[in-house]
Amino acid sequence: MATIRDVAKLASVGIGTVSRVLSGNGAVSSKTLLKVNQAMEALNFTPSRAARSLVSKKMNTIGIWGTETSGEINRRTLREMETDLKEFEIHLIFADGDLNSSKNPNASRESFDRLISKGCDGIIIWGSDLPALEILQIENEFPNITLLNNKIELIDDKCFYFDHYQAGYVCGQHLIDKGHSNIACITGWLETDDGNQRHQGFLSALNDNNVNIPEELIFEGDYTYRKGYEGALYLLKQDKPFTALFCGNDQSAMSAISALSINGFNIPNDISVIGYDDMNIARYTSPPLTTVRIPFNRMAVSATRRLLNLCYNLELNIEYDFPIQLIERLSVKNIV
Amino acid sequence: MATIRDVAKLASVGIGTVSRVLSGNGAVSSKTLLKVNQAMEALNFTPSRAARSLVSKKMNTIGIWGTETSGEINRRTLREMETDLKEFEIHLIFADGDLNSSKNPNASRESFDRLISKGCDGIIIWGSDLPALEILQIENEFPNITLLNNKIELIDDKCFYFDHYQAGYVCGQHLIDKGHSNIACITGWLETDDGNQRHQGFLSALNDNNVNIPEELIFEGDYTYRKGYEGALYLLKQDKPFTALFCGNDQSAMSAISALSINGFNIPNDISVIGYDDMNIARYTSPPLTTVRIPFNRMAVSATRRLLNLCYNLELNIEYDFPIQLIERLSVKNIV
DNA sequence: AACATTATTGGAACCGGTTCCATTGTATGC
DNA sequence: GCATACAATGGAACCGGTTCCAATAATGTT
Repeated sequence: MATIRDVAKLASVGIGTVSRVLSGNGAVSSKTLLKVNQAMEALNFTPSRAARSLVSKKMNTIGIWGTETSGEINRRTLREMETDLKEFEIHLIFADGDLNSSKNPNASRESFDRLISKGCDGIIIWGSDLPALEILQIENEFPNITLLNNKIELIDDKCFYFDHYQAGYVCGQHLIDKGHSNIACITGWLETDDGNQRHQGFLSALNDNNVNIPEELIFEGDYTYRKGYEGALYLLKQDKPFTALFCGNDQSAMSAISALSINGFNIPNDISVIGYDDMNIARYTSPPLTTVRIPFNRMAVSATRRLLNLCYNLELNIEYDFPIQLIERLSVKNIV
Repeated sequence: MATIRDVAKLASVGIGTVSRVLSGNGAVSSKTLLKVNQAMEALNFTPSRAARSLVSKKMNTIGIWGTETSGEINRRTLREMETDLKEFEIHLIFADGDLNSSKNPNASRESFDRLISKGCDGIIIWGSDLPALEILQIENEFPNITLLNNKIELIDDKCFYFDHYQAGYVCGQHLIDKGHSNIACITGWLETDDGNQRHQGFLSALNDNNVNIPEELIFEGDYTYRKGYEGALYLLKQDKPFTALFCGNDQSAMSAISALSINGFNIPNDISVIGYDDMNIARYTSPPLTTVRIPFNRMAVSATRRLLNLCYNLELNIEYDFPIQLIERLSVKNIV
């Protein structure tokens, strides 16, 4: 592998000159520029990442921490971030694993440091697994973080999130608009902020419309297929008829639909179902799923770019507003 | 960030000694060892990845090239690889993008080189997008590659793949064993090797049992939900009744089931459906999906470890045999 | 033509590890 | 007690870039 000194020798210039050509700043005469470029071409020269990192103290790598990557939505989002980072020649690595606040709460700050030194210039913290206080502490000592799907007032410019409350409200309102008043619900994962908020928003919509939802028709899920399925079975057993079901995400909506179908209920004639996320498959389920679409990708890219700005003194454009959108398909029936 | 020289000074030893402690090879007296360890602890020392890479000429990073990473199966697999690599402190990056043989066939070798120098010690080539000849050329100049889901005789020890033919055969045989003889099929993506092979295996099973499948009942899909849906509609229009349907993967099976259901067919009473992959949701569809489970994760980990052996002179255990498994659920009905 | 400015250029020093050789200390054999 | 072998140690040189300053060339000014 050719080095900068090889190039300098071949082009009969000093290494400083080659470096200037590489970086593009510093004056270089057009004659010299040509010579150097030819030499680089001839030697098939590529600068060493390691050498650059050593002096710049930048690893050109950012980490992502805290999320499940098994769900389709998150996968799609990750993919988008990866694609976006390619342009900047920044690598994305999964930084979780060591850092497990639930196992050893005191160790998390330390392990965060270790994580950084292991090779990330910055970290995207996805979700709200870490307590806000702890995140603030981290941010104080290590400012190169952004938060995805989490909101902390004091560092709002580093936070990228949706108004899940509003989205939940929209779902509830939609069911009511369609004439439903006996409504059940399989919540998302209530230990996460977003799961909680979409649930609160949903409840508020019912409340604002004087629709009552009995305790028995609220099943606490966790976004998984499994809980969606179990939740539907549970709700059926409560002996409290309902005509509509709000699910915390599409995954649980789909498995809930399966459970209901298997038990002889027709969707949407007997029970309407509304999901949340707009997965790829949502338009191909039977019936096609009414749901709420969330521009996760745009949000994730903004979180990523904000981090790049922080880490590498760039000034990429970012956005903070991510409006959600109700997607009406056929799983909710109008019964007015 | 503390350096090795800081540690050496604090421990009153030479930098060589610290280095010896770090690497663990070279004699160090127990007294010295203790001193050095204490100093490292006190300074919260972590060796610099960049400096190490510079001298070792290893980036401790491997790349993965050539696959879609948006599907659930592939993502699950990637996740598994990342987890496995964590132990060895190796990063996994997505190396595709530049390298696009279809766009610019001549450039692919060159860009492969550039890719390597950009920071991968080795590359996992996933799938069969690149012609075998080209892969052999690459392998010749740059031996640090392994192939995932692709088979090239000459470098069989670097190839990790399933017998998709056999798996397809098992699916076909299963439908026949259950008494079906009017069978339709929505193929996988026939431009890929594995899509093609599972289809051939399926056809052979029918053939070996003297079951005929008319051209009209073979719909060429591409693994997407969309084609599964369209395929089912297409098959229904052919006016050739069938009692069983084999789909190239679970995704298309699921959307095909939706399309069939929406058109009034009950699964499995009217039409049996068998999928391929065993996605997470397969057990929660309605009805739960009979499918073929493929130990993708184990295969991927072996491909990864084989690459580690190549890149870093390790001797990790690897396996080459990955038996597939028929998962019987409720979407195939016995009609004998 | 003499001098002041500014544009180019070369290369030493440095980043933080590893490698390797020279040196010192310690144990063993006779 | 002395030679020999080997364990333990220190540190210069190096990996391949970037930074920065001194040196030189080119250009403008009077």
